[in-house]
Amino acid sequence: MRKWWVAISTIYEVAQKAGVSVATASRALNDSGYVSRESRDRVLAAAKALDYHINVNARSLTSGKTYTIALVLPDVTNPFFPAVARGVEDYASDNGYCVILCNTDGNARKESDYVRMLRSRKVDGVIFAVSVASKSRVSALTDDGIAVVLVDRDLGDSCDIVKTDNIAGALLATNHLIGLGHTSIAFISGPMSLATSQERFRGYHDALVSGGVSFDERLVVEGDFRMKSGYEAMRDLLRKPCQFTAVFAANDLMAVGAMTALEESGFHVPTDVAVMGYDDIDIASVTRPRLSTVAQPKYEMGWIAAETVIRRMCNPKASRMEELLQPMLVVRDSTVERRGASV
Amino acid sequence: MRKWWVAISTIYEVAQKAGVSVATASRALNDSGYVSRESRDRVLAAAKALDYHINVNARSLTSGKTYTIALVLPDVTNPFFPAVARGVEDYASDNGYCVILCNTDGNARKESDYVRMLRSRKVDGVIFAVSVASKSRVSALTDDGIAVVLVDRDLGDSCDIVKTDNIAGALLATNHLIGLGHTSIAFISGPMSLATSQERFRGYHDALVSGGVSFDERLVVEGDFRMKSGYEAMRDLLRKPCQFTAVFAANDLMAVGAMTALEESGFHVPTDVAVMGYDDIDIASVTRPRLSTVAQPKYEMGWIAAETVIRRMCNPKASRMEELLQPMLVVRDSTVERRGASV
DNA sequence: TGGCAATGTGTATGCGGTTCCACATTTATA
DNA sequence: TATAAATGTGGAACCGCATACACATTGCCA
Repeated sequence: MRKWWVAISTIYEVAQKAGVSVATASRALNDSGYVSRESRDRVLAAAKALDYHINVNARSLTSGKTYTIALVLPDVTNPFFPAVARGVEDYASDNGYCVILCNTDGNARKESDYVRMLRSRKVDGVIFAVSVASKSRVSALTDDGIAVVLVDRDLGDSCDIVKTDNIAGALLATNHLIGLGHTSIAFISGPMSLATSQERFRGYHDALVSGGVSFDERLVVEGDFRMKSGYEAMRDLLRKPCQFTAVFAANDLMAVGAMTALEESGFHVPTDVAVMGYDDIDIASVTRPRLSTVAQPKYEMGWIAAETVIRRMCNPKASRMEELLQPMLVVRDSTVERRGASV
Repeated sequence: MRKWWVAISTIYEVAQKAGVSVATASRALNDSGYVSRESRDRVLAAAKALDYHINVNARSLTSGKTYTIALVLPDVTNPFFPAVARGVEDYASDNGYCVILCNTDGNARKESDYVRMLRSRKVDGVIFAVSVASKSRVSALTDDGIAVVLVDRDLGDSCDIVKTDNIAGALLATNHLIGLGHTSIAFISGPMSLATSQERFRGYHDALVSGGVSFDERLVVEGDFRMKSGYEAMRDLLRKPCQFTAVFAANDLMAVGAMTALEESGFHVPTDVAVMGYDDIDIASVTRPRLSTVAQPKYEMGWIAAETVIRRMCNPKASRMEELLQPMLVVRDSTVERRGASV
């Protein structure tokens, strides 16, 4: 039902004003099929005069395309995601798509609700930063012919994915620490249920053994990627009898939390203990000391994810695409050569 | 054109499987009008069996509602916005709406492009963090019967708005500094073309005069709300012959930039010069010293903006709504009592 | 000059729903 | 028991657009 208090014009009115049929108007507007120069001009003029804007919902009905993609992530408020979102949005809007934002809080229930909603909205694709293992939700989408690409968080080989090489990143970080002379390196991991976390741990572990540094299980504690958990993880570490001169946190937020805990306990970063983060979020460059970290190309991840999902729509039968981006070591002030005794 | 390789069921198929007409199926599915208990059950069962999901685009065609709102802002990557985006999304999704994200970069051209796009998509409402004076764009939307509410950035009395009291906030900040004994307080403003910036300047200015502190024009320099501009503004300030013991930056990003410049020039924050920010973004609590600032209720702004825009849709003729939230002083480590001589 | 391809245009149909309305049944009321 | 009201149901129109198809008209070539 049209809103009676406003006058939005339809293609019928445009056609009428231009003195042609809707078919011709449609062709002129879409620049498709045969239209005489004269007709086209008159339709375009009429459209402009009436301030005509197509109703894309109506178009979607016939075309089957909505030119909409969804970005489903745990929380935009997590400083890792805005850049990803921006990358997605930039590529999408450049290509005529718009993006729907969905925050799941890593909550399976919310994820399911969004999946249902996105199916009803007939979005063309979804970029999914899954937080819980949710193959069934992904396949609900793909079964409807919706293109899905995962960002950052892997989920087996079920669908396209763009991520950075977490193992390589953790290797980079750990080797940096080893290169600095550290031989007791603690690790604050993310939730071990996430492939991302497992891979970073793997990189940490492998760097240790290949660097001839012994791995001490007591030196790894699990966090949840939030600042507070980094803080608490460090308090745990400090309470243990074992010693370390460096700590590698699986993300920057936890690294900052760890730095705070260290400071509160009277330790000096980086001389007493070096700390290394992961992600290179904005915060990393303004802490004191400035945080050494490994940068993920966040914007590019989003951008490429959007590119991938759009490519997938055009070619549903293509083989699985996997884009593995390379992380980059960013050395700042929170990591220096080992000096003092272990703490 | 249906995608031939997938089987998405329609209400016709549901009706057929349930052995009723589409009209009845529709009523059963929407719980509207008269439907016998038996029919309803059979329709619901058929829907479930077929994994039926309504096509909301088709529904929009008749109902004229898309249950979609757009959030148009300069850049999600600006740490101020993710929280408001989250607020918007939370309220919206709780009420059955989904939100489209648009980044304009404060670029009039992009704004116009998005406005056109949103008109074509027939969104029900848009939440607009305008960056350039763009009354014409706003009225293009409202003329189409689209509800518009401004967040943060004002634009005269053209439409609904939710913002925080910038004058009050700047008063809070400046009075805090004055209360600490500072009598030469520099000000790094935002772009003076924005009402937001003007208001914060106004609060700064008014606090000065009412606090019996003389206002020195040379002590205010204009930035662009980015960190780098805060850095450069401070360099400017340092180069001038005038002296100051405190600086109030119109947002946290610029405050951090200013702190960096100060530090580089050998000044100690807060003892040599106190620095005060605005916004209370995440970064503010992890700088060293931790930044004193005035907090805006960002999440609430988004949440209330969504509430307001939805209310407006239901009641297009209601009188203008203006929601003025109160900012809050957050004192951390970057501001202390004046001690040394002016710099 | 005939015939065929290239152009241009309009009618009608369908996309997937909702809803008005006409038509049955029941049920309640006088 | 006659009648009115409540309850169920389906046919068909319509939302705004795209497009298949039929039907002109024109241009070109043999």
